[in-house]
Amino acid sequence: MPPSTTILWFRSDLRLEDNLALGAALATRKPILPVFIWDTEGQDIKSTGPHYCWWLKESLSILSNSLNRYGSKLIIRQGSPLSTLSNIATEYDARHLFFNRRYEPSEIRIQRDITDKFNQAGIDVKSFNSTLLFEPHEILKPNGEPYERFSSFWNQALSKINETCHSSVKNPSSWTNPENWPDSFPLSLLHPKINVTTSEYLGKMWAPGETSATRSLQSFLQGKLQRYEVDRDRSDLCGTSQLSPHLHFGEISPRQIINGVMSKSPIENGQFNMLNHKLCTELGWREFAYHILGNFPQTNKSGFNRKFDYVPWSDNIHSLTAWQTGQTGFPIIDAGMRNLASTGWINNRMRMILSSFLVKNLLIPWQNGASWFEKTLIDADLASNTMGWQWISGFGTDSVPYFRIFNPVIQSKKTDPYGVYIKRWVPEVSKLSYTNIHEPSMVEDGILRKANIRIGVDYPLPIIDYKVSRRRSLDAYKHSTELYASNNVGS
DNA sequence: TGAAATGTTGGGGCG
DNA sequence: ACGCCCCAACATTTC
Repeated sequence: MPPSTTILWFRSDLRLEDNLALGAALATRKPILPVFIWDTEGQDIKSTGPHYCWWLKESLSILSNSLNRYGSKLIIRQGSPLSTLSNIATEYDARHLFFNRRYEPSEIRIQRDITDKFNQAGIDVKSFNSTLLFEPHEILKPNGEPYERFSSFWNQALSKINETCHSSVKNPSSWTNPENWPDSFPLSLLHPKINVTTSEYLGKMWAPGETSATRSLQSFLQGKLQRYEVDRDRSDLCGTSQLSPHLHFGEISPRQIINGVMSKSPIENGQFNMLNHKLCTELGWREFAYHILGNFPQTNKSGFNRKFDYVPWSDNIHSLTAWQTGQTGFPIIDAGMRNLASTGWINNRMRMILSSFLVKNLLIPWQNGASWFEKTLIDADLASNTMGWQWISGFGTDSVPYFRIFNPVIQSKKTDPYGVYIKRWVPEVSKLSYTNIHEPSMVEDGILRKANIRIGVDYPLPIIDYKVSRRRSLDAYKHSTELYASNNVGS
């Protein structure tokens, strides 16, 4: 009779270090079956794009290699998690199922179903938090309600951060393996979506995997961390950590990042306390996004703030297409959209500029932009992506006022003062000087001729008049506020 | 984690 | 010398 086993279900936690579910699985001293399931019915698969799939495949193969070093294996399956795990549990006499929790509404349902079914079958199910500093229900106002403002949320969270950040589980030392292994899908035979050939940029730009994530963190801490606060808004300098894809796949935990930042000298970094460093604040926004999604799951679709439900949105499909393909005639917008399409990643500043342009200037609903980002971003967390779009469009809990509209030309000059970033992604205008490159349509004919650019032929005319679109947006939003107010009198 | 419009101030040119 | 106008430069308000 073969010994009973412990199933370790890997999800968006593709790492061995600081992985609480793994630690607990090892502690059972039973043979461990590490499983990853390509959920063919899940939200994750439906809404994600080729960049995401490329990274996932790389990361799975790296995780698989790491497990091999312990004589273990990553069992890869596709199908529904419930039936897949049930089958393995029955066949291999599993007594425990351990995993790290996820917080998307669809994943919560899946977790609940699995836990119920397994408990009924007398199998011990334990889940852990290895993805967040604080789970959505952990940070609440004194009256027990969730926070709706970032600053008060994060202040409260920071006061408890020592409790959550002290424990970092080290790499496993001993490992028990089964005598026989369940079948595993070779990655190359998995769902076709994961095996499509994608952009040439991905392999050059990214190195997925836990080791690479840790290395990226270390080199960021030694280099760009100090200038992060100023350089993170510069698209030409790559001043950000670029850790978001690693975080998204759980190759590194926020705990590890916070601990890394805390290990640096506050004085050298111009801080009194490294927790005030902007990088920590950005992790705070990630936490806040999960806090809001967890406590108000419906905001994923409809927005928290309903004041702008009456905005008369544009249904101009051409402007949406122009935005998606980087053909708007605004170089910084086109550069960002093309960069996103090619590499699956752009910095936060570019995300704000691009989304403000879509929602405020093109007057297209934020959901359209959010689903495009979800498909193209390599790092798209449902929570953070939704929060970003709601923040910029005014639908969020703690978002910008409706009249705050980014001017793409001014933003362009700030984020890319020398036009380096634009030249890289919009070669059509690369012969323009850094003073002219931000707004080609305003450049004198003679200069355009010398630079070999026929506006409207070689590079598109701006698809909207910025000033007009700004006015239109202000009127539309204001109109909606008034309608909302009059519809809600006395209710 | 805006930008534009409007208001105020102060220095210099000029009659 | 003086007041007036012009207009940067900066500050405040408004969207």
